[in-house]
Amino acid sequence: MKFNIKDVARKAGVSISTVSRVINESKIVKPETHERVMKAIDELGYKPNAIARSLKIKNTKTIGILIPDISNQFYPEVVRGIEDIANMYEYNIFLCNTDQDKEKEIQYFDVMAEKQVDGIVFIGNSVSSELHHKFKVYGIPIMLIGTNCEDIPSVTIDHVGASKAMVKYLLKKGHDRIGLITGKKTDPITHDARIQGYRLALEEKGLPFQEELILEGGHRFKSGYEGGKQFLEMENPPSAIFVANDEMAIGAMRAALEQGISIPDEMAIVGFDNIDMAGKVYPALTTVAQPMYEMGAIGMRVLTKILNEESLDTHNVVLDFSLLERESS
Amino acid sequence: MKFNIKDVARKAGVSISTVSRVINESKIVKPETHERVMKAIDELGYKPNAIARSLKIKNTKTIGILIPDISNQFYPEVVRGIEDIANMYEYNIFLCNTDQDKEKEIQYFDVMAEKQVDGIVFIGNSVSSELHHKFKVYGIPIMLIGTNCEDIPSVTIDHVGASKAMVKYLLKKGHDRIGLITGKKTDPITHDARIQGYRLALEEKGLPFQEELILEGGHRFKSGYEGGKQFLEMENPPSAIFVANDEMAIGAMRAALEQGISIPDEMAIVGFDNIDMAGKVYPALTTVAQPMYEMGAIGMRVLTKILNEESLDTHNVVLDFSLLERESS
DNA sequence: TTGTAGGCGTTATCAT
DNA sequence: ATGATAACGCCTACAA
Repeated sequence: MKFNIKDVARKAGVSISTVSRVINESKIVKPETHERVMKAIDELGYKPNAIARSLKIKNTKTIGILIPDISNQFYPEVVRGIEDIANMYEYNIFLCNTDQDKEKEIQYFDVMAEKQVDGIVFIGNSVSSELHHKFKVYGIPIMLIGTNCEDIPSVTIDHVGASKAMVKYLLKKGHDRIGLITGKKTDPITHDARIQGYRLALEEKGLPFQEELILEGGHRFKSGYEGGKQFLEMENPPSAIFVANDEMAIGAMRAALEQGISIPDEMAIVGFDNIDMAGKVYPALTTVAQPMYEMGAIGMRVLTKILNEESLDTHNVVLDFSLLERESS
Repeated sequence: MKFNIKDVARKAGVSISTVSRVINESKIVKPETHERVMKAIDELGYKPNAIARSLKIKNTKTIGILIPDISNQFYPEVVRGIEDIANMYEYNIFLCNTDQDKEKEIQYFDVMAEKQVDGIVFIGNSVSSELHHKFKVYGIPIMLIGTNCEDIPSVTIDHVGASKAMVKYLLKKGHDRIGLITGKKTDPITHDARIQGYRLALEEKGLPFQEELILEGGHRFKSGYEGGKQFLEMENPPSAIFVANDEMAIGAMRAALEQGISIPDEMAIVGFDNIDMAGKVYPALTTVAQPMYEMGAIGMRVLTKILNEESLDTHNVVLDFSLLERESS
């Protein structure tokens, strides 16, 4: 049922080298021999064994993606971007869900290395020092998406700037008491960067930074819902809430809606990311759009350049974010 | 920088077979030799080459997933299910987005075959005859998720039954004029099966089937929105709309909400699938839950059994759906 | 318990 | 233009 190059050679009455040549489209094979070989290939239904090939030529046309959780709304879009470009360059992708767990990250990295992937795309909010060490010690090209880390190539957006822009927008809308629901405090992006941007915008306007207006959330709907409720229960609630990601923002929206509070008239709520859902809820969510598909696509594109040893303009590309004003503010 | 088994052998002063034995945990190696070898492995930072290994032992501990589109809300959850189980059995997964395009399906299938995957999980609403032919001709184990096709192992739900159950539920709620927005008419699941279930429920109650209450949608938000609008504009609109999937249902909800129609009081809207978003929109969507994670997980589990040549109870497992009554009905 | 050697299916170098 | 043949890095009889 399964044939190899030898079988084809025998059937076509040529040597395996010749078969190899026609498979790899070397020009130096006589048209009629070429035809004979092709015929044998068809008749046998022969498919070259990519594993054997990889062993010999030392690349696998395969890249590994380390991602926190594909079932988290944010990531499928970037994976799609990666896959589209990868496919264009004839790479296949190994998908690995790390759950942001250091152990799993390391473990998957090792497996990917053993499976001889040509490159790795790492997505996550920070790279642990142990992982960073592995990155350096193995020669395998890495691309970071969503974070940066010293000298490793990356594609990101300016998170502090984006956060600041959103708060400035809210300020301009006349809100001067703005609540902020952050991500977990261990997260440099959805916690640190959001707060920093928030603080910067306030400072620029000469407004005080008030601890009571900052709530730590998780990253999921439920914690947004709870954060929203908590704000609503304050004696002097903010007139606008900036939530560190869309999923939580939608949770916060529900908290308001359930209490019959109208959005945006009585309370403005804005998010971050622009996940697919953000534009589909009612009222549609005002948010900062991260170009997720592009981050994946461009990240992969840069990686192919590295793999081909083409020269790069920058190793760290920073993409533009955009502020999407919709109905919730 | 990169060492092989030979380097380790030399460093440890043993033969490569011995090194191989310690890597593969054969019991028959003397503890002190074992230790010497381990030390050499550590010092060199040696990692076995899985490609070479695969070539020899003829399996790759790798499976391919052919899926329509990872950025479509329905799929990430099932992929996660697959990956979790795959990981448990030490398989890695190749992710391939087919966009339900026959060409791409074939093309990816070929690549997966060449890369010697141990098995394939196919997700999609139908398998083309050409693909089916390939499935049969190559010896590689296939698992279908979401459809079935003759003798190929599969995991599905009873779509007709589920559709019927939903319509019966609506009927019992007192709706006797129920609109239906289907998927594309080429789709056996979101079109044919939904209609059939709908028809069955009506028949059971002795109600007439009215063409004007059936609208063909795409699968996306926008077509749900348009379908919803179309129903709303009828002189005698239905009092409930059953939409073939959640994303479209949420679109239909928006159409109603925009016109100030209250859900469910003036119009009930229900969906199908129970994507993540369904429970988070406001009002939360009543829907038929497909156990997406389980479909992936169980599908992968069955596949591992096939790969291990364990005996199977059934090749075609049918999972239970459940009717989730929330706020939109 | 350990070592030798052949082979997995290719590609690539060297002859012819 | 084509054919032998030696790798690629590993596993596994079989031998010692």
